[in-house]
Amino acid sequence: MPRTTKAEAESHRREVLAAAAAQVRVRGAHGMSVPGLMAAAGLTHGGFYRHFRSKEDLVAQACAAACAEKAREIDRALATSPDASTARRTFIERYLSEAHREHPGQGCGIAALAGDVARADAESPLRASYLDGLREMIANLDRLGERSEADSAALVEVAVLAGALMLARASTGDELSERILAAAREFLTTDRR
Amino acid sequence: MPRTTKAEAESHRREVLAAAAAQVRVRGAHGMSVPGLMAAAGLTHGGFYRHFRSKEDLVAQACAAACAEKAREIDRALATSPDASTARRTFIERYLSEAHREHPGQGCGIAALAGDVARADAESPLRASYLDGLREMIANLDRLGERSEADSAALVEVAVLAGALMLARASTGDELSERILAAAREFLTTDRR
DNA sequence: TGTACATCAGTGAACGCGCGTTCACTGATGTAC
DNA sequence: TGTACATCAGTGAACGCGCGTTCACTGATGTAC
Repeated sequence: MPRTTKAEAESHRREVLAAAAAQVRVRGAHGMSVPGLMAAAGLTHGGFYRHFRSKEDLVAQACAAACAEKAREIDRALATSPDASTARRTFIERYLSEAHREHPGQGCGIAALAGDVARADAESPLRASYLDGLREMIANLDRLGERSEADSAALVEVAVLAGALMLARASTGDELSERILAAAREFLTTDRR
Repeated sequence: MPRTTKAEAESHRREVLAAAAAQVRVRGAHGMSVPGLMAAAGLTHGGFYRHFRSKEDLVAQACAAACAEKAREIDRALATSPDASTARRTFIERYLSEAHREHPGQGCGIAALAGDVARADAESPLRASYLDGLREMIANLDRLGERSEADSAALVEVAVLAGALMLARASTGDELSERILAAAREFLTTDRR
């Protein structure tokens, strides 16, 4: 049944993008495939290029979508907590949880894609998307910590958060994985001032 | 010229492994290719399976080789420094340098391969190699910090080191990259006790 | 030490596979009148 | 509102490509006598 409604086509585009946002975090930029993503939306691969310029283009959009999801979560945490300090603790405990480690597809794009982005071309649209996402995450950590942007504490925090999560994922199945998460949680939630 | 000397064959094996240890860090486990690595040693691809059981096997060995390289560097730093504290500072400053960021092929395997390992099968030999390397790195950080293994400080340190390096690599070309490295350096080299 | 022969490191063609991308085609949608 | 027609979302075959792996083959090396 060719030529669907404009609204249906737009919905298909969103489905493919959502599938890509999950898959790119689980399998990586090279691990997700155009035929696979189209199939996930119930379509055949040929129509892909009506929606995206190229796979590279989709990967960049998927990275942006993944980061945007996370930012919305922080907004929600801030809105539902009595104060920023509580929101911060909740965020950190969720970020460094075994659940987050086990489910990269719904998790932090910064941690999931760091390796792929490090190997991407300097001009890759993925790099630009990722950089935006990283900046947003740092800005959100400053909000949670009630700090100004000039403070470099958020830079260390993001390194601990993403670093501990990535290392915990790489060592899943060994007790070391849980020890890394616990050590990072304790470090970040213990007031050192 | 088929059937070379046993010594030549062994030297070829080492060349391929060395090329793989560099390439796996630069391009990742999927980015490096059997024909490419054999060509790097001046050979054709067909002979690969006289030296390695499979590509997966080579990747695991390459990871182990990359981690062993790094461990030797720490031993050297400890041997040439007047005390552990100086060695620690030297190690951290090198680890979080722009030079290390620019040259993953000679750099830390833990940081370079975290993303690949996180996506590797639970039974993958790469995971086992990586876990050994990670444990060794943590043990070395304990030596540099003159701490016992029961201390969890090294777990936070390794997260900061690898996390900051990975994020700096993913943001290369932007000033944020240098700010992340600088913030992590300052954090790790400022005594907080 | 010399000879006969088995071993095996390295060659290069071939395999099946999945990939990203292109393209002629279909036919309902959307639009101009 | 009704009709004629252009648009274009989606199809599925096809493309060229590089991959990991296999295999029959070559001929110098290594070894048994």
